[in-house]
Amino acid sequence: MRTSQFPLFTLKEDPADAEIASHRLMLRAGLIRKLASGLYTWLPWGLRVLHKVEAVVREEMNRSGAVELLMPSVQPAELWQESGRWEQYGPELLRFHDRHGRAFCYGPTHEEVITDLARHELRSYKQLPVNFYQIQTKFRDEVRPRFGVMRAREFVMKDAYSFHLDTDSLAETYQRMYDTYARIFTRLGLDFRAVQADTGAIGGHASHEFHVLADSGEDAIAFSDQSDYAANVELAEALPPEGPRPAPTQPMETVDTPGVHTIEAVADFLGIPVERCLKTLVVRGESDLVALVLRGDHSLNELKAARLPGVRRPLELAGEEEIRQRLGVGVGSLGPVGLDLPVYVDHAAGRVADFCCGANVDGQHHVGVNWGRDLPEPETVDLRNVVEGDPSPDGRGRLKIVRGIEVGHIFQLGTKYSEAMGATVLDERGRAVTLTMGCYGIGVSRIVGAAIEQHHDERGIVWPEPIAPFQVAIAPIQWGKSERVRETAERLYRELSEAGVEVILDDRDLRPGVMFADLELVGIPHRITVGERALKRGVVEYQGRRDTRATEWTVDEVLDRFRR
RNA sequence: CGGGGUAUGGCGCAGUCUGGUAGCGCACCUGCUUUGGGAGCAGGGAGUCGGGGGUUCGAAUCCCUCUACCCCGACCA
Repeated sequence: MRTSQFPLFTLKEDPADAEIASHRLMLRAGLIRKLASGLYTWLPWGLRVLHKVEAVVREEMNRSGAVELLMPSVQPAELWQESGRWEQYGPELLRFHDRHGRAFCYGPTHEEVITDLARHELRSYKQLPVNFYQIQTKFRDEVRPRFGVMRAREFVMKDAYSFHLDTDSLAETYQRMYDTYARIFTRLGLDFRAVQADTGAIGGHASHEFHVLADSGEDAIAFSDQSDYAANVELAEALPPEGPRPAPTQPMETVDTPGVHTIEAVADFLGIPVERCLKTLVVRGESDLVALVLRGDHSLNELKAARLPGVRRPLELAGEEEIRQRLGVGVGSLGPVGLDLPVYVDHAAGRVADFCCGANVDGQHHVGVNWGRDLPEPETVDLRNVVEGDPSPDGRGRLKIVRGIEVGHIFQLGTKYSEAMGATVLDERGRAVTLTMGCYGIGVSRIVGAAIEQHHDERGIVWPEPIAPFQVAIAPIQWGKSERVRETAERLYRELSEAGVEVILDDRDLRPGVMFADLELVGIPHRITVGERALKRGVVEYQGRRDTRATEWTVDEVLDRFRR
């Protein structure tokens, strides 16, 4: 390709509304353009990258034995009503009607459609196991699309669905998908980690997420420094602290804390460390409100809280008004002492002695409070998010916490959809058996953003070679003036192209600085500069994207090097 | 959905408080000169100030209203 024919839409200045590196660079390098919130056009250079990611995914899926098909993105409401998700899914599901008034949705995922296919086409255990996949556009009406292609409303996903006679067969395919995903992300040149995950709205049993490690990631993942334990923080268990609780040393007293509400403010005001202040959160329960008590420096894990008996799912924090009406006190002065609500106490909070907490009277706190003396000994539960340094739940090592971008997620679904939709096959004895399912997703378009998050510098993108839009850029200097430059550049272009190298020739006749800046911004891994200065000595210059200076090679050396 | 913010040539912004009929940088077009790290000079095109309503002799500027977008929190590939 030539830049004159395959135009580069680069931007000299940063777009105002792009916050993170990948979003900024994708706009500046001319990979994408925004059409509306969460909707992006893939420009030619961006599409090349997207296609490369797809190609790797497709190759590895095929290698794993999965079979590609393509389902419609528009789906009839009936299927979703059958699975029960028409009601469950919420406003993220984009719903609409056709001209006949029939209800449809734009597919955010395809369990219903594939299960419908399976119940029609799969008749016998002899057809199992089978794993169908597609690479296709999804739409999820995200509350808050952001970070460009990382959380777009319309995005490209690879989704796969496997069907089995039993859970052993599912476990086998699940493991194969796990290994396949690891191969895919390795081949894409990404630093990633597989972690145990929550099954969320999709439902099912075992589940792993694959995260590309990046500080800008929206997820926190916890892993042990001494074992292979790794889990999404929302799932990681916080073990009860070791050792007994210290003995009380202070009497309980009540102090005035006028206008002091937040835990930090209370700790600061009373001169007590945050870890010795307990905070009381109030959530909605099935009948009454429910109180959750945590150490001041810990944060509530909403998934864990929502699993507690009597707590409403999904978790909803009670409103300020609601609390005042029920308890006669504002949220800033709540505490477990004499609290007239069901109370759950976090393990760590149950091990604090001489603590401070709200007095359930506006503007007052208790200090020197002790469990078992000033209030009943609590039965503690796991309520909080783990923090760095917590013991690993598998008992080996301590947890470290890093941020990740979720690019893949695999689930052992079980029979959630096949049962609701009546998808069965006959087994050896002619009995109808409900299909057991697995599903496996990869955020193909998100990978492009994630790769940039991990691979960029102050000059622009630094593509991992397997997904670079082009491998080699030829940068001729004085293209319009020097016949020798043109001839050499053309020869390199021709011979490299014939050798199957993806090469872009910059024939825009630009000043060198502009050309170099563009080629670095778009992140081409290898650049060959052709200029009179070097040609006089019979050489051209090679510079890798990460190199700080060029080395001189003859044209033949260049050709040898890239022809392999 | 709650909180905060923005909306002015293609992009990035100033002008808004203190109404007087729109400006800067980049990009773009033409010409000349230049050509190894985002060139210089000269000339030029392009906006009616997010939409609607109002106040006023006069509105980008004041008031009302709607919309879009961005950022921070709960969901997900």
